[in-house]
Amino acid sequence: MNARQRSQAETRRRLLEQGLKLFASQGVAETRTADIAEGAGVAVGTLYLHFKDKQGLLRAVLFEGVEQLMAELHKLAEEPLPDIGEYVLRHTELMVRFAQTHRDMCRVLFDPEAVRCRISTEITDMFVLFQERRLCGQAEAGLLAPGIGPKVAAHAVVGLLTHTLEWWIRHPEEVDAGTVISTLVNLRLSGLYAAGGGAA
Amino acid sequence: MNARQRSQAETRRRLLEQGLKLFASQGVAETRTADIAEGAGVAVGTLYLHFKDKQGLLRAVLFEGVEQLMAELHKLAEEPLPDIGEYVLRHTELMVRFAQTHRDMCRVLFDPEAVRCRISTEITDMFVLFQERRLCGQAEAGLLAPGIGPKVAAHAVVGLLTHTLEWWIRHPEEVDAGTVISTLVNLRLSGLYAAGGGAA
Amino acid sequence: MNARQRSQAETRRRLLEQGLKLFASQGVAETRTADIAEGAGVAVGTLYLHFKDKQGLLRAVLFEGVEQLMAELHKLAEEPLPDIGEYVLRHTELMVRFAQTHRDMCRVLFDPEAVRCRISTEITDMFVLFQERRLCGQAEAGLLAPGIGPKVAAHAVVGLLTHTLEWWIRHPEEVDAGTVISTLVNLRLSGLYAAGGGAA
Amino acid sequence: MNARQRSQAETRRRLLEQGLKLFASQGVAETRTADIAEGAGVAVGTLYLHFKDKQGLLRAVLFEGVEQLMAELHKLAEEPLPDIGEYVLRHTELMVRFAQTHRDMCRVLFDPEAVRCRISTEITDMFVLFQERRLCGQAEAGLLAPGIGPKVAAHAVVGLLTHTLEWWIRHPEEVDAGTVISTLVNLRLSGLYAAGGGAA
DNA sequence: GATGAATGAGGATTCATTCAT
DNA sequence: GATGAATGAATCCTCATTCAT
Repeated sequence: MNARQRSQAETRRRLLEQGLKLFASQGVAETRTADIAEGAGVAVGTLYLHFKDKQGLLRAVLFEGVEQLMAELHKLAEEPLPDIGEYVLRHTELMVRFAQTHRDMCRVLFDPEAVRCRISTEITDMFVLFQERRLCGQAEAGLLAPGIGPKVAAHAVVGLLTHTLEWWIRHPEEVDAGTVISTLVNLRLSGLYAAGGGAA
Repeated sequence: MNARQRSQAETRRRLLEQGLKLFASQGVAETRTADIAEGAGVAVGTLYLHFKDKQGLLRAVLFEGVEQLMAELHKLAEEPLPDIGEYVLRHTELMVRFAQTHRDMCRVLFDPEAVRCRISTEITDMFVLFQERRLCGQAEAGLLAPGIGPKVAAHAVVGLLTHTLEWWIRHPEEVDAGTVISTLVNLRLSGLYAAGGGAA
Repeated sequence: MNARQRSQAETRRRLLEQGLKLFASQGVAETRTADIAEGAGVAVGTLYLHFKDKQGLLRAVLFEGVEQLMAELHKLAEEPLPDIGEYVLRHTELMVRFAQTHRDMCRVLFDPEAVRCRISTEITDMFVLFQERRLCGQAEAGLLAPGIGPKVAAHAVVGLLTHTLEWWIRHPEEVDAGTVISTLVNLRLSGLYAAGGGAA
Repeated sequence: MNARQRSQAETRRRLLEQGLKLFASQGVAETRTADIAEGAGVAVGTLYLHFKDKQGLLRAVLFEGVEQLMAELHKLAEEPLPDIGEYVLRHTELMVRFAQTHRDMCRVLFDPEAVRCRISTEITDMFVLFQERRLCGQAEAGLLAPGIGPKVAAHAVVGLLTHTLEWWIRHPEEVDAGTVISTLVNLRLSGLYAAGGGAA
């Protein structure tokens, strides 16, 4: 029993692993379920024993991958921090480091197929919801600048992070992680411009 | 001759119009070329006299639609403005108003199929390039805050705009245009937080 | 135009012809759409231009084949005949001759696949309805024997005809057409037994 | 040992029971072997310890069900009866009552899948053979009406019974058992029409 | 005996594009 | 110029059956 279960879990793991690898390297639509199964050393049918269908595998690859990131985000949110600046820094670092160490995952997350079947959206919506909650809290505490709507801001923050990271993982040679982080942190904290906001 | 040319231009216009309408309402992948042709009152073959292929039609729909926006952006860029704040405000307004009045176009721009065949990317890259040029100029003029990399910032700005607008055109009831604009402008100019950047 | 339409009709005819031939010889489920198309000298896609799907072709093969029989049945029904015996004779002959000259059609009609997708039932139901109408008329005219329910009788008559013919077209050597006809006619008119009904 | 055998027989019984239930309610082709096993409270593999394959289970369900009917038919055949009419009445009643009390069994008997793998045919052929023997005997005794071929008649009788019952078990509300019986009996004994056979 | 994870062949269908009329 | 019938490659998924445990 236990041996059987262990072997089953191992099979599942290998399918997820191959799925991630092939989805990232060839694109989701271009990856055949048969190739994933072959790469995992099992028959096609086995894939369908572990996942409802190709999309089910894609979901599992992404959700189980992002799970860890979400856990860290929640941990960070509960940590007592001296100020907002510190939090924004840590949050941005977390996202950038994750993208850096999970490049395949990010490629798959932004794959047109993941977009098409709304999985990308579901995941970015998780980030948005997360931001929105925090920003609403800050709004109530009077910490947000006047003119900032928390809902819009949540989308804007997620957009600036994801769009930048999507570009950066495809062109990592263009700029180093430090610049990415400092630019995003500064933008979030004090905008792009010198002299405290919208200089002449 | 002239009449023939006029009728031809009219046919092309009807194909673009139907393409936009159907692409936006059903999605690009779900729209059959035959349906577009039928909606435009011509045979399928005729569509291929005006456009290389389905993707060609999609490109035309998007590029010709965005052309006007790009023209306005360039005009704005050349206008003498009192300060950066004024520019950012006008720029953001331009984008938001465009999304508001061209909802179908935006839907198509963010359609998975447009993503898949890199047309979305091409267009957002135009926005990025545009931002990048301006930000590099500002960087040289010492106007950017320390820690801001112009390249990264360009992507971040485009990401925050597009991601927010993509959400907003699908959920226009959630927040009004004024809030969208003021949030995005403030974020770009001075970040999200009160008290001049990254308060306690 | 006209030539185009003629060629299209010809294509459709060849598909129906091949469909009937292959369905009858190999069975419906065992026949590949690709084989039908090939046999008709066209590409697979062309089959789907003329018929919704494989089942659509099967329906067309059967319904268009049975159409002629139904027409003859209706003609017979409107003909003035001296007595019921004459009608039953002519009706039975019609069915038996049809089975004899359209053996392929009958094979397909009783194919498990035609059963599965209810096409067989639809067609036998046409026969049943036809019988039912006639028998109800005869019932009102007091022509039916006491104890005969027209609805039940309609099903019984169709059952005895179809089941017998289904067997006979598969084993034509077992008995000649004359015996089939005389047996079925006598059964319908006066039952199986000598001496006017249920002798000792 | 005895206990083990009993438990094994019990398992087999539960598999047959579930098979009948699911085959009848969802159709044979739509029923998964895994569901039957689950319903019987055993693993899939166990099903294959009791039956060669799915078709083997289907055969067992049908043959074991029809066994009792066949036994009763044989008993009836050996009973001394005053006349043919009495026999036809008793025979028809037997069939109708069986259909009435074994509706599930009949549904499965006429299931396309049972048709496809010739099990239906095998069983109706048993009925036909049974009829044929009796009718041949009656033919030799000069009891059949002139023009009646015993072989054809056997098929006709089975056809009229099965087709009528197949319809009736699906539409039991349309007509009561008495009408079904009297119609079938009268048809077999003296045809459908009043005035002793083929009136004007 | 019982289990249940693994197997893997097999085929209908779509739809952008073409080119003879 | 316009037409629209014909093309045909390409792939996901099912599920009865097995056999190592």
